[in-house]
Amino acid sequence: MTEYLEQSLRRVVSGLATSETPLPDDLELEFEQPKNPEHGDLSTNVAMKLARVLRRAPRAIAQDIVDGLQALPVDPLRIDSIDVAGAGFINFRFATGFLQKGLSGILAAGPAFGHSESGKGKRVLVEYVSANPTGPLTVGHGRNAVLGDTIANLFAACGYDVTREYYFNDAGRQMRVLGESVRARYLGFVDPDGETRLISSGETEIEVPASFPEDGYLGGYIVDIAQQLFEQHGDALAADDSVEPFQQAAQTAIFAEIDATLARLGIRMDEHFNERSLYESGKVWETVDRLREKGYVYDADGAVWFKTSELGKEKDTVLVKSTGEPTYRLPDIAYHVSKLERGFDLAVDVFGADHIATYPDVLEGVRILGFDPSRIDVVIYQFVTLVRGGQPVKMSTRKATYETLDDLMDEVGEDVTRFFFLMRSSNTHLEFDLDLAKEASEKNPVFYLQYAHARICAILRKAEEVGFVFDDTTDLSLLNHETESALIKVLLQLSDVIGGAAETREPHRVATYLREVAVAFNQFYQHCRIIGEEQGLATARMALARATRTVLANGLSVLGISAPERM
RNA sequence: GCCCUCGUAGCUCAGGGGAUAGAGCACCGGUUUCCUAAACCGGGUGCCGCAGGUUCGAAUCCUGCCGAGGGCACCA
Repeated sequence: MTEYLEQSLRRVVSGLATSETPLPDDLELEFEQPKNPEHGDLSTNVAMKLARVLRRAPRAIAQDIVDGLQALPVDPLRIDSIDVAGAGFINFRFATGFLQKGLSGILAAGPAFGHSESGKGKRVLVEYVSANPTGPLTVGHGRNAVLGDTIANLFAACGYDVTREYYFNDAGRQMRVLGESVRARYLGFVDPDGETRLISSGETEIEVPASFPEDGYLGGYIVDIAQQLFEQHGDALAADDSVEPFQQAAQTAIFAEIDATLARLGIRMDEHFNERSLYESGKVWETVDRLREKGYVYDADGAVWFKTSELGKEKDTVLVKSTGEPTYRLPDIAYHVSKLERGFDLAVDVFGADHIATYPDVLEGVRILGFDPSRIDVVIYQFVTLVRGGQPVKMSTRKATYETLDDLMDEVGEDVTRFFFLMRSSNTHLEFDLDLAKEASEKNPVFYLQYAHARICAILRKAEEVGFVFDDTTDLSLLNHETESALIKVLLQLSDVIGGAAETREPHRVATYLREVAVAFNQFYQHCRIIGEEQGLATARMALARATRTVLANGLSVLGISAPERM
């Protein structure tokens, strides 16, 4: 609709230009949905924008435009009325025929309704989760995972070829400490009377074997892994000093657990990219050499430095430590170059706010190496606070108070978990109210959406029971109740909402929109009966209910939330 | 000190140049012989953090200040 109006409007507006008052070349014709329904279905502010250029009163310009549009004329099957209002707005009201056509379009498209081809032929890589396998996923990882997964869904709905990638590093210090922690625990099983010591963990102290690393991992899962190794191998692993088998076992076990946690959320990654491969392929050192060729790298104090001070930062940044070991920035640059070299048109990263400082360096590196940094986009999300009884829940990584994503899902369920992570803009701090989340009632926004869907399914079941006949000759023009046309108008916005959410990487727009759909449906449901009305009207309303179910189901599907048929 | 994000109703948050600033929760009241009442309807005196600026028009953009969170390592 907006495309059609834009064409007509552009023709009329270009006729307003005179030699003394030419129109700006970059004049954008904007349409918006007025907040107040009395102002019509679409509105444009061109007349006000042109007032300065044309040196005329906005309302007079608006009137000329309206006259021009009506002289064209504008398709009466799509547009019912065009008015000048307020300071110079031009308001359009849709013809009912347009709404009926849109409604049949929803039913015809079915599960594909709301999807588009706008990203067809483009490949996008969405990198998310990317937690190193050192322990179970936390609530913070949960927001990352759900956000990234839904952004990937949004791209897929827009026709992009999407790859979901998990980046990890099993070669660093973290993983070595993990292996050492497991080994120490294992030795504790081999020699239960061996020496121990106490490590303080928050307010408590935990007893660990003497060989346990100072900054080792204290979680109970480490003990489980060690115990399993002991049961399988006895003391056979104790002879060797190598931590390798312990690290391997831990990594395998933890990855299995992470995959299981993600699977509960309906998340399946396409690729796992190991940072180590960037070393094995020589990409890391190649990146240093290429940056050096470009003149952005120098040696000092035994380390290799990146001249970030020439790129708007206060200080230069170390790429390779004097020990010869790279800092994480270097493989990060190599990794992002690899994303673009693999042929992705767009690479989206999902990062917690604590990583906010790292990516400008990566973008600069990528740019210097000759790639367009606008092909990399970073979504930053702020931290999550769990709230119970009005009090924040302490989430210590060391103390096992309330930290894992699995615990959260056990308490509130998978659908609620996903929805709560998605219902707020990612760049605001998220307050996760456990009391509200657990409440299986009207207060819980997830249930409100799911209930609307289930309710429609109930109507359709009932219709079948009473032997309702769906005939093909549905006369949608019978849908002229206020709540009916309001509902249709909302339903027709799904494509725009999904497209906009994909473009801005803002899944919460879909969540906000689905509530509007459910509200509009409930209002319709309240005023209009379906079963029991005369056949023609009942069939038309049934069509409207089915279209609503389609929109709710498709929207929830993008969010990765189930659309139950009964509740 | 510097950088990023945020500051909107009692609480949690939408809205991010446009017409009278919205929703949920909480609180008060009402609606069911009828397809799911997990619903619907009614009830709001908000310096849109503060002060300037840009604009025909600012909650929205710019600058400064105040407040909250996060980041500023040869840690990841």
